[in-house]
Amino acid sequence: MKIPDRKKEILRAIIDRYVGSAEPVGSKSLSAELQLSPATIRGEMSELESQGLLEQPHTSAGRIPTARAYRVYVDELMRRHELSLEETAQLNRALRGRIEELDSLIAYAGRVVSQLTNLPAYAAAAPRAATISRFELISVDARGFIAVAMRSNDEVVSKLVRLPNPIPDGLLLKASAVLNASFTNITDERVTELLLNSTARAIGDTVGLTAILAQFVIETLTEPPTELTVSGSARIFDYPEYRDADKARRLLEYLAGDSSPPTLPAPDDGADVKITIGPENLAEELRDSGVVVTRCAMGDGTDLLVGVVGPTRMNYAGIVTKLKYLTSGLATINSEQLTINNFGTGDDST
Amino acid sequence: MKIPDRKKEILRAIIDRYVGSAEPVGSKSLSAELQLSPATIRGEMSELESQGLLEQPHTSAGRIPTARAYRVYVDELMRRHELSLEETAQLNRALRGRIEELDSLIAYAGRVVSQLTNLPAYAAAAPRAATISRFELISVDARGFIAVAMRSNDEVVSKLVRLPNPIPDGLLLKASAVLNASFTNITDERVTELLLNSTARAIGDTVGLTAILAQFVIETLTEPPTELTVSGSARIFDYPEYRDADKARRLLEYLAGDSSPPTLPAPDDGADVKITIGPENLAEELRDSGVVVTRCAMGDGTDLLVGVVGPTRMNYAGIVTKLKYLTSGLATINSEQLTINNFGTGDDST
DNA sequence: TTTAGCACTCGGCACCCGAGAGTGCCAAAC
DNA sequence: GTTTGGCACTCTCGGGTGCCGAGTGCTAAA
Repeated sequence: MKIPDRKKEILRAIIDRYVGSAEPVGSKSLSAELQLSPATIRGEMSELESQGLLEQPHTSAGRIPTARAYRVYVDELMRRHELSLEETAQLNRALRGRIEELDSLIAYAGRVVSQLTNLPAYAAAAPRAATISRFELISVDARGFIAVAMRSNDEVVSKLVRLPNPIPDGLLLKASAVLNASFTNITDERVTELLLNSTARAIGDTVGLTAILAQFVIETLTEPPTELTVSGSARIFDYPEYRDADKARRLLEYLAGDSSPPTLPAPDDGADVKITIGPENLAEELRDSGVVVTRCAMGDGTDLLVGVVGPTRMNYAGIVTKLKYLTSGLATINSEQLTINNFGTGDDST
Repeated sequence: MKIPDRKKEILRAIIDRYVGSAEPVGSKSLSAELQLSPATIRGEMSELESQGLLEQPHTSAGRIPTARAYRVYVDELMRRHELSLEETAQLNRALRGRIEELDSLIAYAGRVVSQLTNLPAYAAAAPRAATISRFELISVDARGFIAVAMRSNDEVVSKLVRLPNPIPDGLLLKASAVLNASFTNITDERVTELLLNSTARAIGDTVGLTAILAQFVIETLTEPPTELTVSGSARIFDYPEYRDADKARRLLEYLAGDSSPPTLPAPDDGADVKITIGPENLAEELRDSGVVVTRCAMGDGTDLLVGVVGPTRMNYAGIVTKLKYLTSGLATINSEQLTINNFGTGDDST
């Protein structure tokens, strides 16, 4: 669809105004800004309406943009948004805040973004494929030992194991040798029944050690379902479109994920920002909301996803800018941290 | 305050009814149930009102109970609530669900309780005082090692550490010996500057190992701030008192803890259920809500807190019964699990 | 002491009406 | 041909009015 320049200007003006006010915008209020008489603008508006880009809540109200209009806006009309000095300062302050480990970084990024955009935000670590690079079994007492595994991404996982029967002398040592020989640097698909059986034989297992170690290996290799944190969901109350308790409820329930974890959009590999508007969203509950989400590579091979959810009329330009600034800052800080002080990045104690 | 029996009956009837309907109850609607004429009931009501137990939203509306009335109700009038067959079945089903580790158990308990009571629920592990019973330092490469500590409650904490400079031969061995000698079985208050200095000397630290190990010890001893999970907060929309978007917002924001973590009531040691009603709540945000919370001893010395938040007119009797049933069930299951299969209780990998 | 009756009060709801904002269309102006 | 001013029309929103019903307080009778 080719849209003449003047129509574009008008559409952009309507969207910019509606994003701020959430109220239908009429022709008269635009005439000053666009240097056109209301009548002219009305004419263009009614054409935009027949193209499905504007709609009227009722006769004799102004026009509001449709979801399609936002799509056009995001793809073609959006002006690059400049961060104000204050906003940059706020972002820098947030970035300088201590970031200690991945878990809390996820939640932290979500909180910062939510606060910055005044919208509900979600953050998650994208799944990562790790292998185990090192095993260690530490004897604790006759029946107990600590299993420690170091992941290829430098995370450490450990677990206390107690068996019903005493562990024969030397078994732990042998098991640890076999684990390091057979189970390091492989992905989880390669941990097969066959491998497990041969391991059991190699160890000479008489106390049921193999089954437990196998579980440990598999748990360690298969990342726990990507944890998702949602921050600031109460901020939707700032937007009149969620004044209706039912609408607010539906979105909040969805984000809280009490029944089923919410499936939120994520940028395709490569794309750095993904915007889905209204009906473009897969989830029924997001069909009248907009989502902006970005992906940010962390040093250790993990990707961080951060996004916001809000009314379709949200300030896409501003949000995109803020998200980009934040993720680029995070990436920088993260790489610095990796270089200068590695202590803490492998932490898994919380 | 001594209340005659008939007044008690009337108060109870009013509360029971109001809990269900959330609408002011009038004298006429009670006359059948209480075998008294409306006029009589009116007389009693007006006395209850002057005692501060009832109030009228406006002249010519029925009466509603005050927060004080709920206090009286909970302390003296509440009848033991019987769980329906269906409810017991639901609870048993929930309890039989797999409970794998403490972290997820906390969230799980919250979800179950929220679903069962149809109210927002919160769950947390009560702080525990642990000491470290065992240290192990595992060399990884020239500059890196894994620090492993086992807590007195059988949890294992581990961390990968990388130093800027290579670690001299034998230093790890020595450090581990000193740690085991000086830092096991002591509480965090006893980790003093003095102790740290003498440790540094004992190890002969030339690569800044001591500072990092000290940090590790302190982190391990001082439990991370008790994690709090809130489930089903969107359920407050089921209650007309939170229809007002502002009220809902205030409570939701508080529970989400985006600004500051919510301080929620917890039973005193010993008491198994604590109920705080309206103004009894310390938090400003809960002043027009009620909270019922219970404490449940887990096998490993930890306590689990589970509670619900709702309108002051909530069904205290039913909720108390459900909470008690659930916690007793949890305690049982937990102890079984500890006896039969210890694998996983020491997990700290998530 | 309880009950029936009665007058009174007040919130909620339906209804109406006028003001205001915005549109669509048409004819005149550029 | 495009733009503009004018005008009639439509529709929402807010305030005002009047009725209805629920519930009370009081009083006098049982």
